[in-house]
Amino acid sequence: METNSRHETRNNILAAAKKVFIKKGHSGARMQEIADEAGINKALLHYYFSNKDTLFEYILFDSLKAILAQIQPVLDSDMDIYDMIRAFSSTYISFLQENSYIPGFILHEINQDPGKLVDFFSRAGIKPPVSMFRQFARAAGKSKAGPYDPYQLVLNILALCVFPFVARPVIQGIFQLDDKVFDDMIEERKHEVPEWIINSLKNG
Amino acid sequence: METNSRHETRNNILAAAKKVFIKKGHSGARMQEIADEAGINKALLHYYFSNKDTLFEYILFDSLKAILAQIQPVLDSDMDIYDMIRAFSSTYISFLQENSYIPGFILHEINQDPGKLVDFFSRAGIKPPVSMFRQFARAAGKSKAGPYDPYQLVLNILALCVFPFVARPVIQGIFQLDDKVFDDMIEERKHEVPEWIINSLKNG
DNA sequence: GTTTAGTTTAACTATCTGGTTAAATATATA
DNA sequence: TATATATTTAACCAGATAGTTAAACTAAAC
Repeated sequence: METNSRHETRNNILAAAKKVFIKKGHSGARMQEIADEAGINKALLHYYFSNKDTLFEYILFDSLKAILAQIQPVLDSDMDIYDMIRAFSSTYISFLQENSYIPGFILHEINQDPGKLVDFFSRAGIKPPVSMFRQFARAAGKSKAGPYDPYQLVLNILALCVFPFVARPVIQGIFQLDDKVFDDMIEERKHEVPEWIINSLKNG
Repeated sequence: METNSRHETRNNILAAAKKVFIKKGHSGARMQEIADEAGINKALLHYYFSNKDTLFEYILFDSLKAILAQIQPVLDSDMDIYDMIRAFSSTYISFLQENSYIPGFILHEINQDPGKLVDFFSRAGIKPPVSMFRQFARAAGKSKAGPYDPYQLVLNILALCVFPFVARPVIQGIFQLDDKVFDDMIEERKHEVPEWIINSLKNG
């Protein structure tokens, strides 16, 4: 038997829970599997986290925080819109390469229960980054874009960055692409996505 | 008590199962809920479909078939690449408007078990539409596109068409957009998506 | 009106799963 | 060494869930 500090064990559990919840989702995850993944038993797991929902909410909110944290710094900078799009795409895709399952996890769980997103913004003390997007939108409006709804623009950037990760197995299965080829495609997208977006802006 | 033909009841069950599975996913769906939705009882449900997995697979394969069926006719036509992109986007988004939850369902379930996609292509007697995409790819290659990897092109078109549907509640929650505004955005995308793509092709 | 096909009722089984408990055991710290 | 903390063991409970069964019932077809 190995004894660790409360802190270590707690983190150990959180890491295991993150892995299992993100892969299997709330309804697919099993407390026993989380305990196994953490290398402990169910009794100890429940000693640290009294129930599944509490643990789940922690992981979901944590994932949301992580994903929003990636957006903030780019939008806080004073780059022009083109450089902003370039910086965002590259940063975001890099983050997703290290956290491939997070987007699918969040999209699925918020689809199951959109109220959780409201809870997140209220309980976690985080506000919807509306102003942040407004800032982006204003910059987009000032560009040579012509009539390009700024919300559509942001949606397009997100779509091009995120979709390959949520659709990966489907795309690979249909296109018959192996892992390496797909990884290379994603790597390329770090600089291609912003260029596609910028090109589509120019002739709007 | 109402008595119907085997055929009617079977279809009734399939419609109910589709609704429940697509909304809740395999692990979230309950046979009792499907029975309720169909207005019958569990005994009769199991009389028609002996177990959950059989029923689930039917719905999943059916959804995959429906989604692939939307692509085929466009690619079978003899339009040039630009018109093909226009026709595809419009057709596909219209289909998704009527079947909003299908993409999220498929992406989530295939992520859970990519083997199901292999099963689909082999057991359902359907081949991966590789040639179909090759055809599309060849057309893209012949355009003024410059160095635009055809797989990236198809991935981009799919991303711009599908992503708004899988990310809807997240996007609405973050952007604080109400249903009508979001519906209007999607409606616009039927003609905007192809123009964005074509602009990005022309300015390559 | 008898038969047949479709449906319900209601009870039941087995298994899974989240969660609990109390006592035993190991490790670190004082 | 004594004590506090961390962890395991192993049994257990309660509720949910997939799936079964046999008998009763209803409506349509013959």
